[in-house]
Amino acid sequence: MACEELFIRRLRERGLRLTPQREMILAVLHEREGLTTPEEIFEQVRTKTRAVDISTVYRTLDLLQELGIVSRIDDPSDGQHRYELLGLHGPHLHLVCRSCGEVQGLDVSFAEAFAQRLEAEHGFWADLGHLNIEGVCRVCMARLREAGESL
Amino acid sequence: MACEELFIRRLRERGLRLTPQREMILAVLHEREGLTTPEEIFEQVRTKTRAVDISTVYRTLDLLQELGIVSRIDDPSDGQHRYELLGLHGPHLHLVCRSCGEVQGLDVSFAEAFAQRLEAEHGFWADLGHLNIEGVCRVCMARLREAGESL
DNA sequence: CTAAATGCAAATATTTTGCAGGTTA
DNA sequence: TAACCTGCAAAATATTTGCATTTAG
Repeated sequence: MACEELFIRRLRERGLRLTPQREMILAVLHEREGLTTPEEIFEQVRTKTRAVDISTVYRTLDLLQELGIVSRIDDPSDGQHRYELLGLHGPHLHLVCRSCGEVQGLDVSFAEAFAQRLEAEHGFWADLGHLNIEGVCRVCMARLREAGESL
Repeated sequence: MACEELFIRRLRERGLRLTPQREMILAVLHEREGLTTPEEIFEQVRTKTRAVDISTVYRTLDLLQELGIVSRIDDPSDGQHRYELLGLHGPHLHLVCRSCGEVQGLDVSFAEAFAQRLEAEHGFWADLGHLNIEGVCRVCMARLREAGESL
């Protein structure tokens, strides 16, 4: 598990420790593979052991984020915080459908040209790995269009 | 105040009412002109009258959003919800500096080409009026670069 | 052995809700 | 006057913190 080795290395660099709790939380993030809330992670870990507290989940997620192992995405529709492992697919931006809630990942390279214009014209360096774009997905778009036409 | 007239019209269309509380909350949004948290609005209104409750602020902001008069922006760094009057400048996207917290407005037209690519290649309609881009602003970028060089 | 990490419980912050009474159109 | 709106207080949610104890290295 390359991801865990990275985790251990980063921990060691800072004199921090690998605990069973941290291991399990990371494992759950692996299993889920997608966006996961702290609460979901907590419940999942709980199915395996009683020996984890929700506060440890929050503390570990903060840590993982600091170490650049996970990324936090704030869902604008329900206001929930979700975390996602960066290791597997690298950073990517998200297309969040306001209608069905689906989140679609997209490689950052897609927005690279746009980011370059932002930097050139506004001096702003955009962190595309945290970019969340709200809108309406293909499926819902079609559905809405149909509904509109049938009026 | 064109904005208030719009508000009244939209209210009437739905059989809703203009109350002093709603008027004051809208007025505060006007004064501020920028991104404002529910708490800030509440405090501001309180300086004028005792007769407003925080729950009314939340209810009114929800309403104003539904009527398309304000837009909610979720600040990713502090997790706070901020509201902003749409009427004055029309929808725009935001560049949020992770370092200093500054928020810079930008006309949606800047991202139009990008949005078109999203739609053409991924069938996703992006709501640019709610787009929040995290990153580092020009000023902080320069500061960070200097700091990096002086190491 | 000792600094770091955890569980627990309590605190904090934010937002929502039920309801009785007041107000707008 | 009738539906709407409000204040109040309490609840629900989400997250953080202090501290005594445990544990990884």
